[in-house]
Amino acid sequence: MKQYDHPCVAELTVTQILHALSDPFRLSIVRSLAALQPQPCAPLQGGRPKSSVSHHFAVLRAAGLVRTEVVGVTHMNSLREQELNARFPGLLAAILAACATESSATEQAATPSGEHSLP
Amino acid sequence: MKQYDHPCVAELTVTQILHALSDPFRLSIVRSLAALQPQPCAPLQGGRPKSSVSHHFAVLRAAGLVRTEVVGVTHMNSLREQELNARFPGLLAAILAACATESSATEQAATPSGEHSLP
DNA sequence: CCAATAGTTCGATAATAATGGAACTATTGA
DNA sequence: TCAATAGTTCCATTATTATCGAACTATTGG
Repeated sequence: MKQYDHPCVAELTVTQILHALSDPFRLSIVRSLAALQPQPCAPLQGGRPKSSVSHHFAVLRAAGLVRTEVVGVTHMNSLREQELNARFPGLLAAILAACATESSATEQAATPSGEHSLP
Repeated sequence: MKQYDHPCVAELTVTQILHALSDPFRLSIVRSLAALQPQPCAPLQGGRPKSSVSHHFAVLRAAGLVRTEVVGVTHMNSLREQELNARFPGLLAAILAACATESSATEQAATPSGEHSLP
């Protein structure tokens, strides 16, 4: 039963976290996890090859954002919200809120009238 | 009198902002500006060649974080705090707070007993 | 035990970004 | 007008990241 290394909270750095979240795909993973937790990797692939997805998850783990637990044949991912919040209060929340702001603005631009945009 | 292009707030993206701040040098520039505003580039160079500094300022401007005004022979930089906050409330503040947390933790590690660490 | 599933690791290639020297621009003070 | 100052722009080089196929690992169900 292989498990993963997760850095402890004291080791996390702001730049590493910001870098991890500065990639649109990784940010979308984190957003999905914030909405539904835990989740395996598969539903978050978005058409990418598995090796690429695996790489991005590794970056997120190294930054301390995501914890991956091996559960049977799937790897369950969750955000390290409490820990992150203990170390950098409000940081993750502010970033997620900013994403929400941004995407609702885009929706408005793309949906001028009464359409609704949930896919 | 040459001036700079600054993207308008509506154009700013979260990933661009996070990427801009994921570089330690750029983050230190932003931190300095948050403490003292406006400032020319020169005092923030930190021993780097001017072309490099100029590049990093361009990234910060493109991300919408910094505004540069030409004032005589110097270029005065300031944070676009209000605008940024209007677009992504609390984002910049949370990131700056996280930096403060991080650096105070490092100070504690480096200063075990009663020393004080202001240089 | 075998096949299927879910993901990782490796290795090569391509894309992005950082670095720094040299030449250039704009502004001011002498 | 000339020299000095403060940055920028251009360019080449290097370093970091991302991408993706192929081979590999661990776990489970049959």
